[in-house]
Amino acid sequence: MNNIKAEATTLIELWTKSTLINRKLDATLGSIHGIGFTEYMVLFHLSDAPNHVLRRIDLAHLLGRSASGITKMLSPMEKIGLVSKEVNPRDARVSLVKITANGLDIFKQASDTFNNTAESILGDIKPSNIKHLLALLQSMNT
Amino acid sequence: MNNIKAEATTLIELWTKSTLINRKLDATLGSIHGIGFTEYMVLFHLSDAPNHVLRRIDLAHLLGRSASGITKMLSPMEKIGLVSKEVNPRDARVSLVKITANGLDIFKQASDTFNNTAESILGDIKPSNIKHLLALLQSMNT
DNA sequence: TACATTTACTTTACTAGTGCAGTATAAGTA
DNA sequence: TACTTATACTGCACTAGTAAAGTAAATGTA
Repeated sequence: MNNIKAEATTLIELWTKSTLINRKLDATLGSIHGIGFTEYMVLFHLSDAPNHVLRRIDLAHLLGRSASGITKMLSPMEKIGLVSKEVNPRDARVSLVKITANGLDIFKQASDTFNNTAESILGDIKPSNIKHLLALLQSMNT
Repeated sequence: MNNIKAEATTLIELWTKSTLINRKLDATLGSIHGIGFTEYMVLFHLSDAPNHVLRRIDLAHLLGRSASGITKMLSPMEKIGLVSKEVNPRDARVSLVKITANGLDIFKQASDTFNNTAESILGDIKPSNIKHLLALLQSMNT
């Protein structure tokens, strides 16, 4: 026996499942739509943002990534035309990211795949418990 | 509005929280005990295994990592004496990993830190809901 | 027994991420 | 206004992981 408490055990299970889910989603989205899960999340946040635009630093916070990670990640996404770079006339330090029409299209297609995969992962859990799970996750202090 | 369903939304929240928890645990365990969260998980599984020994491939499955990832990861852990390499007399293909007395010691100390961090993350959730959360995570099809 | 297949592991070349240093701009203050 | 400090971003050197190819041993089967 070890002295790991219930809270820590739950975090370990969260980490383990998250690792496996990440691999599955990366493989699925990658083979069908040519984007990884992190790239999908970029499109998700941009499609959700007002005017489809975000500052790079805000994107970093939403994704839990560093500023330099965002720079690196967006560069190929700009090249293949999923997102575009915009300037902020009020603040020349800021470089805005906007999802393109093509990016929005890819996002919508990938969302179907994503919904199906999510269904296959959580399909055994009834809707009321899915909602409860979401609420519990949201109430974590991270 | 996007057309992301409740299951997919829950998976997104799971991924987001998991990313943030990972960063927090990496920083905390790293600064205090000099090990990352993945290394902590290696010690966790080894300390839990019969005789404190696991095959590298089983460790890979437990961690959701590739075989080559395990090879790379264990090499520095062997150098600093957290784990040791053992042979399997019954099967010469296999290279067993054993946690050392020192590794076990570091693991126990790190577990205190881990328990505290877990408490700070999940402290607002009552014990019965922590159990429910664990059960819901375990019932995912990954 | 012979040989094809499977399994366990390592090595290599690659991708995705980090922290830190550097640059440029903005904001606060004497 | 002048100057310090904070913010947004990029480039660089590094770490952690992957997949694919290669090696060696074990297993299945004709």
